[in-house]
Amino acid sequence: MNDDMMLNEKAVAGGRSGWKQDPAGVQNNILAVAMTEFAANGLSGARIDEIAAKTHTSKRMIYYYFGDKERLYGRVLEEAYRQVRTGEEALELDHLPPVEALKRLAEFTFDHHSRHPDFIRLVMIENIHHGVYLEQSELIGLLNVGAIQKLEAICQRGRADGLFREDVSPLELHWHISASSFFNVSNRATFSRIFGSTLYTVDGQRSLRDHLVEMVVGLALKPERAKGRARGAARP
Amino acid sequence: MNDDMMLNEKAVAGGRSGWKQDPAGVQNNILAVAMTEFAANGLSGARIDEIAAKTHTSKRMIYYYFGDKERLYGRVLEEAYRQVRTGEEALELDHLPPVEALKRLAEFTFDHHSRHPDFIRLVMIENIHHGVYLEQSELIGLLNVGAIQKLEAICQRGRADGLFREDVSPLELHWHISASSFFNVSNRATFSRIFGSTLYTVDGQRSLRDHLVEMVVGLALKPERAKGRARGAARP
Amino acid sequence: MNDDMMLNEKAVAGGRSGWKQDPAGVQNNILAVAMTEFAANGLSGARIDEIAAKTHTSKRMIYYYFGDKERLYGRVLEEAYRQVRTGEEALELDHLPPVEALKRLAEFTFDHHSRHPDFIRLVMIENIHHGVYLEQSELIGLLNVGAIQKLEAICQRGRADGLFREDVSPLELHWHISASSFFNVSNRATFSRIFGSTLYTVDGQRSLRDHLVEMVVGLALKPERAKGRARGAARP
Amino acid sequence: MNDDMMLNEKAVAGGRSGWKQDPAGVQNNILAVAMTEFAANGLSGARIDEIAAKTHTSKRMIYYYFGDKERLYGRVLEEAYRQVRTGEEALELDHLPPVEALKRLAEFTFDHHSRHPDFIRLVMIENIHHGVYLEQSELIGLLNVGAIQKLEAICQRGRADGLFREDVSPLELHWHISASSFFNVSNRATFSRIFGSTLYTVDGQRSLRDHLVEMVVGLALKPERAKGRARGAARP
DNA sequence: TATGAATGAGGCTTCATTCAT
DNA sequence: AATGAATGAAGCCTCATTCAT
Repeated sequence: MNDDMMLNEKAVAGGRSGWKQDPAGVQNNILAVAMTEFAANGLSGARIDEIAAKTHTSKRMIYYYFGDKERLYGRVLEEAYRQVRTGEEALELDHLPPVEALKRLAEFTFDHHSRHPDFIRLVMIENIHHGVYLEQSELIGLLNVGAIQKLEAICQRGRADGLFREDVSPLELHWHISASSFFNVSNRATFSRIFGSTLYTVDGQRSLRDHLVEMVVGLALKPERAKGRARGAARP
Repeated sequence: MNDDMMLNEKAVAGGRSGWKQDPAGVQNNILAVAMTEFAANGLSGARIDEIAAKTHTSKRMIYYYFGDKERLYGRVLEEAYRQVRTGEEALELDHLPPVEALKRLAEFTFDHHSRHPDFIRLVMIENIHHGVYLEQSELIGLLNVGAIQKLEAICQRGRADGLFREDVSPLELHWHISASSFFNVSNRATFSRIFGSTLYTVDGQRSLRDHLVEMVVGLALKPERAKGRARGAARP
Repeated sequence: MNDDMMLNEKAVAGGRSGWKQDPAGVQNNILAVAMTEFAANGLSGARIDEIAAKTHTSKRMIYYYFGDKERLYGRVLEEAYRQVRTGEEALELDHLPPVEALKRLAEFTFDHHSRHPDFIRLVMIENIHHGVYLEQSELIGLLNVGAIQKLEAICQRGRADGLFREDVSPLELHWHISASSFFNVSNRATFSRIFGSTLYTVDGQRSLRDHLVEMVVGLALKPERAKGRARGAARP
Repeated sequence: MNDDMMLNEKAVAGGRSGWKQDPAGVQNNILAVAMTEFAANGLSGARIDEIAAKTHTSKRMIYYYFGDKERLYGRVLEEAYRQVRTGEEALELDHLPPVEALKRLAEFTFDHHSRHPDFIRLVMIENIHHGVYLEQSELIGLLNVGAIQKLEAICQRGRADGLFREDVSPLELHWHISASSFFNVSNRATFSRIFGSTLYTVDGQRSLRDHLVEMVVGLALKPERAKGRARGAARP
């Protein structure tokens, strides 16, 4: 998918040749395993022993490189944000007209979250912890400065064209897109157990995504521009 | 808010006279304390000793009445659903025209979730656990059968009036309303740390809620009915 | 089988009519259940809660009637000895010639033990506890005075007839008969898991019993009387 | 007696210098202590705290090396079988004529059991548990394949010489020898409390053993060979 | 005579972490 | 850079027993 992923694939799988004397490889291996474990079990639920066992190295190395469990978790959280944000960078929207760009961004976000459930779970876990580990990270602050820039550029163009409302901020649009995209992954277990899994079939997911796009575009556009839009021929 | 809350308040606060030989009181007291602890720390993060210490009874009674930590957590989850679902029942929408009723329901849901952060946290935690404890509960299944009925009634009336689209199901409307209402609470920590807290001010929250209502009504209505609607005079 | 058994059957099964106000019935019921539990799990392995749950009455009554776990165990041990010793009384050997009487007694003992595995298990458990509870019981002392009398009578007659050796005591004969009869039940689990269960089939058991009889008679008889005896036409 | 014993002696007593970083020593020390405790108190009666206290290491190490109480018990059982079976190997019977060899084996077994009361108690305890832990052990299966080979060899020679009966299997002979030898230790407490301890004096034990030998030889031999045999000049 | 509620002590086990080499 | 051995603290849970009615 991207080189981060490849790095982790390699780190998890391990090469035939020796792992010894490869500090970066050992650390990446630990991070990849720890990410899976923390995502699966949470901070208090994850076990250092379990992580170590699934690693190509020993428990001692975890402490050697990361200090303690909480700092390992912090590094995993950073790495997760880094992978996901990196995956977003490839998206190129400048050549599209604002409405199409917005649609494209919303769709991509919905799909991108769907493809990264472990990241979603880590963010859920971090929210359970009131975001204190995220706050301690300088890296995540840096990573996220660019997270909303695409949307700001789209809005700027949309407003310049007289199409977009002035009273709906890029931040709020981002919030609405994120809310649905995140909830779609984060609450799948409880929602589907209570209401069945029709919304989590291929058709159900497409419907949710299309309607999300429709709503977001409807929200961004000025009212007189909105009638009849965003329906029907939305996708080529 | 409702009598469950009052009951728990009493249970937490403790009565004037003897607590002995009051099984229901003891159980409610344990449940109330455990709900706070599980919501704050998760299933593995919560400590039975901590729960017991904040109780008016002893650790031993937790096991006497609830068996073990997981079953206590399961009962807490049930109780949380029960309280929230009970709090929804009071909402009376039948006298309102469909569009107003839908707006009212969306607003209420947004606010209701906002008022029950511990419930939201418990649902987050339960999703981390893949919903296995929710599945084991028969009570939650019963509680949720009515969770979507109000919306179905609204849609039925809206469609009968020729106002609502046929291709947007009540379940999907529920999903969209839930997604925003839930995310608003669940991801407040990470979102505000990354993007600032403007959306979590009073004005920011009102804006999010109003736009949610606008989007949901826009999604529900047929296109020809939608132009210019759901904006402006939405709230008295 | 005998009235003790019938009593216990009744005690375990419980009648349709009320158990209240029947102290003896309640106590017998407790004893019967406790015997099963102690035999199955040992003194430390048995659970008062478990015993109470399988009873027609409550845990409180166990303490009311028996004081504590150890005294209940003591009473169970007594009851077990009483039932088994009572079951032996019916055996009538005086009309048989000494050798036949001895054979009859050995056979009976082998079969009787086989029919009372719970008694065997309780004696095993008591031996694990170095017999301290048995020692505390006055009743068991009384019960066992008659346990060897039949054998003493047989030996007396056998010696008077000039058939039996003088240097093999009735007590030692009893010991040898008991050893095989007891071991047959007590070590069935380990023996059959190690060496297979051929000796625990119907044929295997008959063979063991017949050979036991043969050995015991061979031991009791004077050498010159023994040749060719105890083989072949042993049983009519 | 054998090096296992010596090893354990050393393990129990502790060496002069450092115990740290001696995994095998730590494990043997734990096993030796645990064997004593389990033999004395049974599986549920033994206390991990008590075992740990009598060890040169800590409770934590018990779990480090053995996992939990049941697996420790399983390992103790294996070790007990191993020690006893190892102690039997030294017995050399091939140079003796069959009858003498059989006598020698029976005597040895009687004495060997008598010298290993803890092994007997562990087997009793295991039978109380229906042999489930023995079944889980692969080692014990291996150890016991050779347990009966000496006897089979003797019988083969005895039959080849025309001395031994064909219808008494080596397995059954083993059973009879084991029954008496085992019962002699396992039921000493109850038997001596009920019938006095005359059979557990030095003379009593010799008598039991001699008579056991007599009976077993009598059982193995063909009738026409048996007259007057196995009495009198049996032992030099 | 009877019962459900309550309990203190102690049991087994697990955890993140550090030590010795 | 790396490892298996070791550990103290604390976690969850169970037990026989007693209390209040």
